[in-house]
Amino acid sequence: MRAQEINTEARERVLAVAEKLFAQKGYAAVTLRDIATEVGIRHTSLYHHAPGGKEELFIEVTERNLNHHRTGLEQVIKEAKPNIQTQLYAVADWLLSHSPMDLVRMLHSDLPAIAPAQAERLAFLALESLILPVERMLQKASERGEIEHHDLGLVAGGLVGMIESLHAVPDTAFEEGRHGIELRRQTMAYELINVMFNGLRKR
Amino acid sequence: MRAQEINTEARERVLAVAEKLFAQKGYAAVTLRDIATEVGIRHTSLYHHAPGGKEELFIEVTERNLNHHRTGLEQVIKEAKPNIQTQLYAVADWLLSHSPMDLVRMLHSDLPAIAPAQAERLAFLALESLILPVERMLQKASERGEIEHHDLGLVAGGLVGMIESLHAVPDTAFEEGRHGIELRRQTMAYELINVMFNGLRKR
DNA sequence: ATTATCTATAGATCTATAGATAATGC
DNA sequence: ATTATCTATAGATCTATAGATAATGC
Repeated sequence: MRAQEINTEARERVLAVAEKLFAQKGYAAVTLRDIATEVGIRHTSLYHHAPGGKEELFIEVTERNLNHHRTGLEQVIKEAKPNIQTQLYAVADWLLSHSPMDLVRMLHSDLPAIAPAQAERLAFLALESLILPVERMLQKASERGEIEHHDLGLVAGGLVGMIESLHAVPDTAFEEGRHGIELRRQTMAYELINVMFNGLRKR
Repeated sequence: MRAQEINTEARERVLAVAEKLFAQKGYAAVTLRDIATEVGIRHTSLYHHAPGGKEELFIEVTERNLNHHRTGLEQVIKEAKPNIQTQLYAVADWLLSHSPMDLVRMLHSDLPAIAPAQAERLAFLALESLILPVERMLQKASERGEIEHHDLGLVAGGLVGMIESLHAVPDTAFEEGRHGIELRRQTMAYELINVMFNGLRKR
């Protein structure tokens, strides 16, 4: 078995840190030293776990991260009441409890820096993992007669983009510490979902 | 007069390229060489126009970019019919005709890499330039009785985030070339604004 | 004299490789 | 023997400085 295919605890620690840092800061802003320092090892030791170096490490953990989001979103949607508003709340909870998935940065900055074939694959996986689960959820809600007819892929993308943008809300806006921030973002997400659901227009 | 305070054509070309690249890719992903190559000079010549180096250059052009968005948004809002939907279309047109303003990337990746005092200033300027103009527009629409009462700062942030996320729509989704892409994004933005305005809910 | 470029160069940082060391498991 | 780390080191790239060169304007 080659090193690439092994999955040990030590390797898992490396991948977890790399996944978090690349998601938070992007490909160019994270150095192998950053990752190694947070893991608590020398940066040269990373090559034992990821012989392909930085690019391969980025691809592996980004793929992992996207798949994690896909299964996670599908799970929380399935477990929520079959009611579109409740399900949207569940999606918001999931997205806000993880590092922001910045699709704009990924497409304009991260992916152009790696091999084109891999970039294309990750771009496709990103849509499939973040947008499609929400789109299918909306599709079923539409079949249940809960929502109007629209381009649901577009609406799903807009909802996800809107919720993810809450990660940009500065921490200084609240004084309750980390837990309080997440709660506040959740409240904001719920309100935005309500506006999206009921409409901004006065009737 | 110091070099920093001069504003010549040659300097303007440097700033314009730096502004575009930093906005597109972020602080870490753009090297001084990238900027110089696109301008058509050697990278060492950049220090003539920006003696403070990369960090100062980033701060100057990001500030410029944000101010440009503030005045631009205020302008297109003012020139649009005093009708919230028309004004939102104008905001979408403006945002989609410029490089994406990725607030999540800016706050999580770009700003932590520069001096804290400057980072704080740019974070504040970003909200003031991208969100506040839209919030004030919504406020007036609320006074005209066009929209329901909500946290309008939140709604403004949600709308801007939703529209900006359209920059992540992959070019391969359309076959009409660059012009067609922008048209298509505009159509998508208008539809999302309509959904936001009328509500997703079936009545 | 001012402005805008260049070449030459220094020093720091980054990715990557080779090979040694130590601990664990058969 | 396998796994996980380390040290030493190479080479590339990046930011930055010093000083030369050339063109323009007074």
